[in-house]
Amino acid sequence: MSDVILNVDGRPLSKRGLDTRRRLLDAAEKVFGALGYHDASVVKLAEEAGVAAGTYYLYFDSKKAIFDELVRDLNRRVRHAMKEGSSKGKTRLEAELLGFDAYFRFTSDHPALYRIIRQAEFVSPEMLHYHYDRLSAGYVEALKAAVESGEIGKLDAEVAAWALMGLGEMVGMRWILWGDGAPLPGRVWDELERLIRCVLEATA
Amino acid sequence: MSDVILNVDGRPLSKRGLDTRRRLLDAAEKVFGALGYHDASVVKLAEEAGVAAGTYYLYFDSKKAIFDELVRDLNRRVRHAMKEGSSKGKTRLEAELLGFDAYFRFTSDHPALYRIIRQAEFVSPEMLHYHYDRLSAGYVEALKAAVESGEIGKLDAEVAAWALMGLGEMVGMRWILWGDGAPLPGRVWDELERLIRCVLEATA
DNA sequence: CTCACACCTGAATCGGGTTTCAGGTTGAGC
DNA sequence: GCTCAACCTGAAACCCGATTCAGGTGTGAG
Repeated sequence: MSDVILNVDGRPLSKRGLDTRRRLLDAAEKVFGALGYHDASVVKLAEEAGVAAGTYYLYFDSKKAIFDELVRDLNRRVRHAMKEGSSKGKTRLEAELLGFDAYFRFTSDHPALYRIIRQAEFVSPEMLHYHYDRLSAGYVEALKAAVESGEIGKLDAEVAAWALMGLGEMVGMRWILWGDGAPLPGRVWDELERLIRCVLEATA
Repeated sequence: MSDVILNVDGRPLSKRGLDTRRRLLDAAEKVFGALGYHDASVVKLAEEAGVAAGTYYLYFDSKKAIFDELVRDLNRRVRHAMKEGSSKGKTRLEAELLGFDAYFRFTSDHPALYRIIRQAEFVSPEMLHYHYDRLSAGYVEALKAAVESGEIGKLDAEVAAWALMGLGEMVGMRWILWGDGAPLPGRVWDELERLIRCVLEATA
């Protein structure tokens, strides 16, 4: 989990180096999110992080490298936020709703996540896969456990997980990303609750 | 619907011109789908269409112009395929399932649609919006009609439409796009059917 | 205080892409 | 079989960005 972080030559980073690396990652979230991968030059990333272009290559050995690292970073953080949120639920349904809530909150704070994942299609297909696989894995596990404990009806956990993921992504895009910065409108949340409830109330 | 198609100078195209334009659009689907917008140079598009680079600019006034036109083209075709499919259903549920089936079939035949829409995020945000808005509009209309006629329970048609769209998109990506070319596995289709059924069986 | 190592600089190299343009080709109608 | 509008050609002008490198700067351990 907390491996030592190395620079491109394989040397461990000092506190100063770690700080610069972090600034580059934050700059990448901001610049990739605003301009997209292709219009975001390494010079712009470096500028945003307050360093010269050459410095960038002390930390990442290509433009793509920071993109990949950024996906890993955001993926870790969104999963953490969702787990944190859903863990407070007493029932599976409650947990699911809290997970969605955390997801929307994260989306609102980090709209770049969407935009970056979209671009991964061509910039870094393996990271696109990585992102969705890791996100769905948590879902599948939780759903399977709930099915086995008998808390919810029999369902295909894998399919249901991907379906819920798609549902959340689309609703998040429509009402958070394309919204005016306000939280999810009440009527949207109500319908969402109904949908999630009926997905979990399998009986067949 | 069937407006006369003009070249960049505003002159109507002859049969020969229309053919070249169509070849360029088909080339764009193939090349943008395979390489992505940024790695697909105008020269490569032209080559694939069997014309010289200069010819391209007789039909589209920039690289982005053909991208936008391609989104419109694919959007029109996928909606047509879905409408065609769902129109054969006797009930709303049947229609919905047939619509999904048509959508998956289209995705299988035109995987480029996904990849192109993904890139639209930065290449052409307005076309991203256009695509999802048009796709959801058909859904909303059909759902509203079914609610009003009392065929299905009360639900928020707009939210349900976007949710279903997200669901289909994610399942399509996971099992069609990332699949081995086979149609949707039976167990996936079964769970999908259950999900769609319960979304439509609103009672609250 | 000073040495050594980690860190930083930014101009130059190198490759590649969009778009233009001056001129050649095709074919439908007469 | 001629004519002219519609089409097509492809090399070159022009612009931009990833990556490198030769040489400076900050700082903490002794």
